[in-house]
Amino acid sequence: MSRGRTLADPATPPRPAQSRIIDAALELFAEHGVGGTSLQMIAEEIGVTKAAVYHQYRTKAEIVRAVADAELDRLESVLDEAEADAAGRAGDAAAAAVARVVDLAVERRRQVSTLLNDPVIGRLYARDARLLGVLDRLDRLLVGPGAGPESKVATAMLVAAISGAVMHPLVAGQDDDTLRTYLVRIALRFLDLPA
Amino acid sequence: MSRGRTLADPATPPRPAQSRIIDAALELFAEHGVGGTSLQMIAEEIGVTKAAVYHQYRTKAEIVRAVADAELDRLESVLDEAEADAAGRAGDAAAAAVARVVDLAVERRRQVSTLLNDPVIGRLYARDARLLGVLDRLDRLLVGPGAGPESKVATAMLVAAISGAVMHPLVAGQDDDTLRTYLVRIALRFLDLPA
DNA sequence: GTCTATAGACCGATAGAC
DNA sequence: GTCTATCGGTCTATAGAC
Repeated sequence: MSRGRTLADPATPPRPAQSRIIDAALELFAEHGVGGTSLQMIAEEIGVTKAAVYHQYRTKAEIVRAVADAELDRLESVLDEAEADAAGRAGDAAAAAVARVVDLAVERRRQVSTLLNDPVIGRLYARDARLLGVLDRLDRLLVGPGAGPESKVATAMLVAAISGAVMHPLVAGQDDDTLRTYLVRIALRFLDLPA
Repeated sequence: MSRGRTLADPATPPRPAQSRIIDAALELFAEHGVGGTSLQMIAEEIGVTKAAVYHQYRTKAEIVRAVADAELDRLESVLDEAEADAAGRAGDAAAAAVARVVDLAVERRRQVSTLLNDPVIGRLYARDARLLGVLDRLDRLLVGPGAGPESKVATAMLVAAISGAVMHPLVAGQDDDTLRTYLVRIALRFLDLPA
């Protein structure tokens, strides 16, 4: 068995090129929108040429997919953590989920909201099974076994409220800690949970 | 005094060309984002050539400004109406404002949310005095004299929730009346007001 | 106020050398 | 995996006729 650089080697990430591309793309999508971001801009951001980017992704649409999928991965990880947090204590699952989702949104203020509301990505994911599955899972975490069609709308609104508020001009001046505290408190009140 | 077509003649609007441009642009911005919308698309939407559009607005940036300003006009009018509605009865101002803002958002589902969250427009208006003034006014209408940093976060969440929900796939199937009713109920819960 | 025509830059995407 | 070079097409914006 060879000892050199392999796919499983943790010291050297398997695909630095691809993750550098999606990191740069995410930043630029958030700044200029998907439609306003060119492959040229992405390539320049990471210091290579367009052709090098095309070596990793065959089309711009594939890059958009990869960026959005990576963000979905983050949301799924956060839900995993929330479930682990509240393992066994059913009542705490909702509070843990709220705290984790708020953390994620505040930590990534600049990227999250624009990405979530971009019309290109919106159309791409409106009927995406994985996104709908993650939202369902969040819905069950928040309202427990009583989840139904109405609570799904409320969950969608809460997600929109949190992700939209972190970039809103009204809260532009707030530091992260203060914003986190307010968001969690208001979200819990919205869900009729004890603060 | 001549009796023909004048600027004040209500039968023939003074500048149909400009309003047709911003109407078309608003629709296309909402569908493809600002960066994904070209002057060619706007011109085709209203059945003229690019040059005709450039005769009205010298740059694309001017069109973006005009579209966003027109939307701000709408929000200001709605706040005017809400204040008139609740004149003298201080407690009703918030409920009137919620109802009016929800009406505006539902009536213009397709346009409002994307426009509000577009990164290009966001950066253009993040520090715009008029926008911040309108949002502060909304904040005071909603929470009265107790407005502070936390209520601003709540107001931001409410605006984001309403504008995000009206375009959300989970809500896309709802008819306008049902959506209005549900949004008002949820909004009042956000604000801790009696339904 | 609308048109045709065009300039010059940039777009997404590909070919082929190293 | 990165490069140079290039394709055909679209972009913003302008010039000038009607």
